Amino acid sequence: MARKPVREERKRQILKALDQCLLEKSFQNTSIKDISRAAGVNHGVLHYYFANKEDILLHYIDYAVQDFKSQMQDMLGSKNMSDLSRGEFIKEVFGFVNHRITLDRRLSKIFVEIWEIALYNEAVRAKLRQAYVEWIQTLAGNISGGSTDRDAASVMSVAMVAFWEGMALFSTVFENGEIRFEEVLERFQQQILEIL
Amino acid sequence: MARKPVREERKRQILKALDQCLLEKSFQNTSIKDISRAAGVNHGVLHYYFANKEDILLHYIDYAVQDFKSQMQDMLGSKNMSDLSRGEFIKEVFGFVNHRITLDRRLSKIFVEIWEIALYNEAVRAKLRQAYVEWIQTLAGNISGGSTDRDAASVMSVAMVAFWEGMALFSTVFENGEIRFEEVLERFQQQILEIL
Amino acid sequence: MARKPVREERKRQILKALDQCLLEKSFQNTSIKDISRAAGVNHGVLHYYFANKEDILLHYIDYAVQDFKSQMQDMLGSKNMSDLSRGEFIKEVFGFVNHRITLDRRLSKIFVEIWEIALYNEAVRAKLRQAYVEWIQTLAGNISGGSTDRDAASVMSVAMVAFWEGMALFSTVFENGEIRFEEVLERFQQQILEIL
Amino acid sequence: MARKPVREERKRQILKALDQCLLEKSFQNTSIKDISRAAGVNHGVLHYYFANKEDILLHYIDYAVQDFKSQMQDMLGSKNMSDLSRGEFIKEVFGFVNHRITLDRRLSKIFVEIWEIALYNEAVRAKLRQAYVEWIQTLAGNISGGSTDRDAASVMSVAMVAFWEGMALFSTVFENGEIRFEEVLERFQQQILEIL
DNA sequence: CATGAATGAGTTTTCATTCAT
DNA sequence: GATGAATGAAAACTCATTCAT
Repeated sequence: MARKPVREERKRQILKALDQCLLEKSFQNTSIKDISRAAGVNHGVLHYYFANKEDILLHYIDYAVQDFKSQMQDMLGSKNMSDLSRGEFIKEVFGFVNHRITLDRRLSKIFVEIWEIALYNEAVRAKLRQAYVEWIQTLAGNISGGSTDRDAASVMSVAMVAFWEGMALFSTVFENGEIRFEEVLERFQQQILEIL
Repeated sequence: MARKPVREERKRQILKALDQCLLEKSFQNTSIKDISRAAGVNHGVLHYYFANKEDILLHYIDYAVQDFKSQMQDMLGSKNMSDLSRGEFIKEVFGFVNHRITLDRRLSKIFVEIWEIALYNEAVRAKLRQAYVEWIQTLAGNISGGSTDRDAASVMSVAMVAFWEGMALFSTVFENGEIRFEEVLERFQQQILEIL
Repeated sequence: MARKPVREERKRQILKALDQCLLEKSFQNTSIKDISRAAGVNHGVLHYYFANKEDILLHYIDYAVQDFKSQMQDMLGSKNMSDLSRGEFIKEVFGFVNHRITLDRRLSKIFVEIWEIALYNEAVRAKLRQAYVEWIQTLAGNISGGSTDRDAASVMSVAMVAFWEGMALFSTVFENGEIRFEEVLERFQQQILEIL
Repeated sequence: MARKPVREERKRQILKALDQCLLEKSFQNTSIKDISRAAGVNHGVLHYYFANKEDILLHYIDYAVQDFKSQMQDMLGSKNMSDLSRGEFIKEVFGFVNHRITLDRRLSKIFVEIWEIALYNEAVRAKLRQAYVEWIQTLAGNISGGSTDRDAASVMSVAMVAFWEGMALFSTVFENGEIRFEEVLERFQQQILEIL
């Protein structure tokens, strides 16, 4: 069960290189050679490990989504979390999403890029759909409880994720001075807390 | 003596053709020849009327934004609006945005496309920023009044537009069955109305 | 015999415009629209007065050569010239050629441009050949006399023109500091005078 | 293990192909496809080995200048040269330049082409300047000695090269019958020898 | 496995020229 | 005569992909 570390390692190296590249250019404008240069490998290698450019993208999305999920798991699973009251727990979640996700311009950029590709690419769209469904359900599971029934929690979660995505969108275009991100996020958070 | 509009007419024709094309392919993947084919003109014409491909895009964004604004103006300016109570007025605005904007997949698609281009193109980013600032301010102007002070209205407007954008994003990826768009929008609307 | 002044005037205006353009770009890189812009006329006009782009060039060469000849005639025909001794006369010619022709970077540039076109264009080559034959013969006629027989004068003239052309070539590439143009021309001049 | 030269070999092959092409068309009129056709390679190859068309030209100039220099070195370095008296040495140099350089129409053509490009291209101009400075200095070094001081030799060299270039220019336009090249070169040579 | 040479389809852009008004 | 809209051929360049070594 030696899990061919070389193979997986190389792939990861390439996906990380693409991640780097996306900070500068769109996926379309990023050439295979750009990625290989960033990865420090010969461009032929990319064709050896991946079927074609789209295949790289598809694996990259898995990688990015997985990264996102891990971060989320780490946060949700952190020891002290279990000791919190529901209100405090939700505050923690908000705090994390607000600052580590929504306002992380780098992450937002990459997700907008993926959203756009999904517009015209069914395979990408499927992956994105799956990721958001999971994210919304996880959230619903975490906020429901007590008075909040499952159905309301679900609707709520969709709204929350939509709002966060919208704010993430804004973060890629506006400077901090133009939109008072913190305030808006704060206000929204309070509102949600009151509802729950 | 009325032969002046040729130029403007042709430009419009080309921008409309691009609009068509964007339903099928990303701007990048839409070639000048694709656009010219859709417009039913020789490809040289596109270079006659526009400096280059980016210039077409920039004009297209103006066109799309203008179209959006016009729709909004029409709605806000409609006679019966002035007779409505504030609550009813806001309901009208919501209804319009929800169904004519947020859930208009075609429109959402185009805006996601523009958002993505803005990620790596300062000129496009500037146009987008400007459009959203105006849209947010218009909204703030319309919802403030009575107990709601200007500042709160501004924060509120940002949140609303962010939410709508997020929902628009979802509309490009999810089918109606997967996300209960109507319900979420409805719920959000009620919440806003309570706050105001 | 009203010599259609409009027609000739327009043509001249266009040729002057080309002259202007050649300071910035090669003939090849100068588009018909560039010329028309410089001439302040619609580009269609150029096709009305000239058969095609090459035709403009051919007429331009005549114009440039004619201009050169006129300058030369003016100089040679100037009153006081006839009163000079042969040595002084030749000095005058040298002075004129040195400063008004050879070291006139603008003129040199245009002639190098024409020389190059002549390389691959028989019609242009013919015009250039004709112009230089005339220029050499005129020179030979002016320096022969006394001890110098016609044959030697002819050989001499070729050498002189070749030298001047070479220096003109240099003037388009070197700055004054790099090559002591004045000194070289002076030295050559003395040598010629001694021979004659 | 000796497979390195592929790259250099290909580049040389391409530069030779350009050399061929320049006999028929100007550099501007020579398309990348023309060159690749002449080289017997796919046009993509040219973009693989050179950054762009100008890059090909710049390398071509180096190649042409180097070729010229090698010929000169070979001639100057030929064994028997060292045994010659200064007068005979200079005669040899003249003979070589006259027939192998100045009257080599192919070479002249190419240099006129380069001169013209230099008119509007600073990078090319720089290369040309450098080549001529070296050529003039080499010449000055070779003709100075004895009574001729360095300064006079320098001025002389400029004059000689200018003359040769002028004659080369003529060789591209005139047929042998029209200009008695041999005689003119001969006459000039004698004159120079007398001066030195 | 790795390398880099090679391919060729496809893209944007330029521009002389034509022609209807 | 003058205008500017339109055409279409041709150019430089990019790049994913293939493949021999």
